[in-house]
Amino acid sequence: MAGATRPERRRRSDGETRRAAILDAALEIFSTRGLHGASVDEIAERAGLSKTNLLYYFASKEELYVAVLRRVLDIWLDPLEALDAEAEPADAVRRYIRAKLALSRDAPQASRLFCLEIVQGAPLLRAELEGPLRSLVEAKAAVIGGWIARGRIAPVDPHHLIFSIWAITQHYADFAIQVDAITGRGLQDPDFFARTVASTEALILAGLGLRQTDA
Amino acid sequence: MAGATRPERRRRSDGETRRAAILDAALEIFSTRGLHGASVDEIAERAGLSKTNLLYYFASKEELYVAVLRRVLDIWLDPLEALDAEAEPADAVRRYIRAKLALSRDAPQASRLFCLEIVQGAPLLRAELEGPLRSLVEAKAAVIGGWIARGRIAPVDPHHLIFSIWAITQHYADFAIQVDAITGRGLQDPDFFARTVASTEALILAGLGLRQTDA
DNA sequence: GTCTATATGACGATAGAC
DNA sequence: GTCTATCGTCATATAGAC
Repeated sequence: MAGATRPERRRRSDGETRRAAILDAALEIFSTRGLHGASVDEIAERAGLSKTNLLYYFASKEELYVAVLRRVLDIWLDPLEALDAEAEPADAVRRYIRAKLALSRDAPQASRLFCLEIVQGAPLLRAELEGPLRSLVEAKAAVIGGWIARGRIAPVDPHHLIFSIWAITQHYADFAIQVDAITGRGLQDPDFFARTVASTEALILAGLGLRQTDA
Repeated sequence: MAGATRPERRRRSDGETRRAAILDAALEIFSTRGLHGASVDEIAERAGLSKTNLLYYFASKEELYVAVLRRVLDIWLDPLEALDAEAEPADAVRRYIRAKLALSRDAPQASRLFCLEIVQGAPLLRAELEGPLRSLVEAKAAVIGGWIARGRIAPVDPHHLIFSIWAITQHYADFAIQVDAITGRGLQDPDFFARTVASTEALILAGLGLRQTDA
């Protein structure tokens, strides 16, 4: 009875950490190879177990893919929910831009997998997009509309404003290879990150008719 | 000798139209399924011939993919080259935005295939990005820098400006599914297209410190 | 839970007749 | 140039021992 591992409960729930490791590895592979380009073998190797063993935790490649995608979607929706109607418009927008760029820096693979899925038509996410995401965007578009009505910002199209912020901030994750090929740098570089935040804030705030304190 | 088809020259070079049809079909399939998700069978069917017959024109799937990608890259690089140093900055930028958005409307699949390739790391395009594209961007960044030096526009970071324009304009092609899920519309809709052009121009020109005549 | 087979099917590519 | 038939490969998924 000495040092034997008790099957019922080791140092921590082993299954959970196993699953988490698989999900991490899967995100990495799926985001660079796509669903069809990725092989279960490769993901398993990256996660440090065998293919058959992986398929013990996730019954199929598609099931694993969906699990990864669901996780990514949660991460993705999060920052927008924080856009606050009560805050000063400039502050709220600035915070949102920073949060999105930080996400592009810290979770580029999640951004890329999301991008791949959307570009390919998102057969799996369609429902999520038309339901929760659409509702959330409508709510936030109304917030922006309220700012306009009260004369706090210039009369912009709220939807296009949101799309523009998404497009710019995600560009630095999704097209990181291209940005690097052209500038030799990326968001990992603190100086480049700061400049990107500043440029994006300046552009968007100018678009809202809110002058910057200057650069 | 009446209506028989002369093998040497029919109504038009048949091989060329065949190849073009294959390339069109391949763009369609590759841009929605990705390289690995697409099957030669599917492309052949879409192009109206058999799999073996397709492989008579293109020796392998990869060869076909590269041919499609090369075509896409040409389309993609084109509009930026037109950015004119001598023109009025506002006019030049407006023209560029319109050209890019028109491309997103008229060749969304090309944009999507390019996006897929870049997001996945562009092993094939790396050289093109670091060579011709980088040079082109440097040249155009210098044009923008010249405008700034002469006090024609606000002092923005030329690279980030270019990236922002790319990001916004391509977003409407690459994330068309998402845009549609949220707004129920897309660039095909003339009214939506016009609004998108107006919003994007207003945003970018404001960022350059160039006031609009209003909307 | 993890392993060693192995079943199964899809797909890229080739051979060879016409 | 186009067809039919087929080969070979790879990868998902399962069976069953430990």
